Amino acid sequence: MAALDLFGRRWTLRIIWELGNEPLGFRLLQRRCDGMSSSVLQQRLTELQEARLAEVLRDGNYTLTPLGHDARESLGPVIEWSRRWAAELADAPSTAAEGAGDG
Amino acid sequence: MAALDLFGRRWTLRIIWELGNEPLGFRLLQRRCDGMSSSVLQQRLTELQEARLAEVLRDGNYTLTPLGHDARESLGPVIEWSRRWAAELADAPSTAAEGAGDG
DNA sequence: CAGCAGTGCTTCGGAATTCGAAGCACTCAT
DNA sequence: ATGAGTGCTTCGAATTCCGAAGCACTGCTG
Repeated sequence: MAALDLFGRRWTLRIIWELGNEPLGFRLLQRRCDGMSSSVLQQRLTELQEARLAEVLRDGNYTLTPLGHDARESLGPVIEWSRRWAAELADAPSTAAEGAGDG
Repeated sequence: MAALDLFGRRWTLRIIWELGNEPLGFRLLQRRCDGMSSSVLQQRLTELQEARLAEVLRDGNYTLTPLGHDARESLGPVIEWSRRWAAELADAPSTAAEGAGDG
């Protein structure tokens, strides 16, 4: 449950996802995350490091630890699901409440 | 990315997980989620229904839609990962212990 | 050395979200 | 009528998030 709590913080999932693609510097990572607040990014980065999911490279860039990459991969199915979800919403914008499609 | 944003709200992941186990009533679901705030639970339940992930049964209980169950299943790997993560943290509690020689 | 730009990180006031307790209308069993 | 439980709502306060500004440091240019 602690994991759901950790991931249930704004931007955490997104940061892990972005960092999983490639090591990123602070400011660049910030841009990748829709220009999220730097104060919160710093906060998340610290939490991620304490959780052993992220670490700082010699060159200063942020990256995922092996455990972090593991977490990122576990997010794969969630991303795949999100595509089906987006398709569902596009297919049935907001008319599910009325009438039974079956009959 | 919208999915990561939706899930990046406090309790959302937890609610989906708990609801995936079995249909639950409002108050019972609240207890399952560590007694989270009722106002926020109501908020999340509404969001989840709008996102077509949850719905209300004839008997009044809340449950996951097929799409919701799909999402719940996509969370499986994340849950499995969290176990490895917990094991890692238990194996290497903190960096502080390494340098702390005195005491 | 001086100027410009970019980086990681911090501070701070205001806005948004979450919390937590209380309460309302309703149902079921006594 | 009474006691207990349910879904849901309201509201003040605590916490988190936002967003802009700034600091110390580095690389490039002249």
